[in-house]
Amino acid sequence: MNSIAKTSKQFSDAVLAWFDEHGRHDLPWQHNKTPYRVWVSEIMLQQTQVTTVIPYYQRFMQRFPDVKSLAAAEQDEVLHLWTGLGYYARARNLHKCAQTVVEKYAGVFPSTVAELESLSGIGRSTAGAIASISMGQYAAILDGNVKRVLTRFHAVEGWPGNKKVADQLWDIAERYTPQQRTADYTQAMMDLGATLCTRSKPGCEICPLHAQCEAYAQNRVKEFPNSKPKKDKPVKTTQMVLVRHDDEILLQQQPSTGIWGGLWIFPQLSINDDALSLPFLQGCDIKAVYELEGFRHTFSHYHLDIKPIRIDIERKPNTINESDQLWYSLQQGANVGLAAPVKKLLETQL
DNA sequence: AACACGTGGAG
DNA sequence: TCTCCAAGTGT
Repeated sequence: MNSIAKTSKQFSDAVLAWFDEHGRHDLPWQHNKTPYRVWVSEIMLQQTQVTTVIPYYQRFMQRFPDVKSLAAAEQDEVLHLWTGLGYYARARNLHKCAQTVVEKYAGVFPSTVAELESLSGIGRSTAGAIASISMGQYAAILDGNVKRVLTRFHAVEGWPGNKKVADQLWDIAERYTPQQRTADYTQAMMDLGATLCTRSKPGCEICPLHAQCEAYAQNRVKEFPNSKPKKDKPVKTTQMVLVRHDDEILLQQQPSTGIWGGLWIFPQLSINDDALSLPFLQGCDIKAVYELEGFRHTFSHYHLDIKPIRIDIERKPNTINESDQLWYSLQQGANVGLAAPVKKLLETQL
């Protein structure tokens, strides 16, 4: 780390002064900053942009205004409200965490970072955000915004996903976090990273830190943070079978772990199987079969080439009544989580 | 430590 | 189209 850095007070004062003038103060979760509301926002915002989160947050808060209502909900309904947001383990952990808070903490979020961090889905940075923003405690965060600001300010080399780099950044983050106005400082760093110290087109000229920013001095701002080592994504294929009976489509629930855990998707076949060999279609009168247009769905770690096929049947097979299967009414919908490509096919192909 | 885990927007 | 990646956590 370079040694030209201001004292930590000078750093935080500059950030806070900028925040008072230019920070965001009207995001939905910036009003009525209770631990519950801040917690939900922080979970939704993990790896997800503000503009994406806002409508989800509004719907979620309307349906679940407090931790007790969330704890009492069916997981299907929680996942329903999460449909399209991705990283569904966040929703499952959120639900589990709510139940823990109700059962173990009488519905009141614990007030130490250590206790917060012990809850499902709350890691070090989210714990710090909840403790500082909603409780006014001294606690540091290290989210993507802070990583971007700090790697640039100190020209920190190495990918921040690397533990050694992250540890170094945590040290810096804790050093710069002030004892006073910690809540504002936390929000200020996120605002600075989100609106000024952005990945592309950073506003260095009007940044309150540029005079001491090492990356700026070296004209290397765009190099930081160093990018993740590149890796080729494998391509997987699947055939999704849209079994239609009148207004209803057959869905199956995914196992609780793994991709789309707990969500409902169409029955799948490996690409070369004979669709008509589906066991639950034995004895059904097949009215029509349509090959639908294939498309690629890309995850963070692999591509999935989806070949949808639609099979209309005369009457429902009576073999289908397992708890992990349901007939989805196109008219009425259902209070369950749907994987994005499933939702897309339901809306466009049926 | 490295990988699993989603999705949609930007360039 | 394709790549990169946006308020991370769990294993």
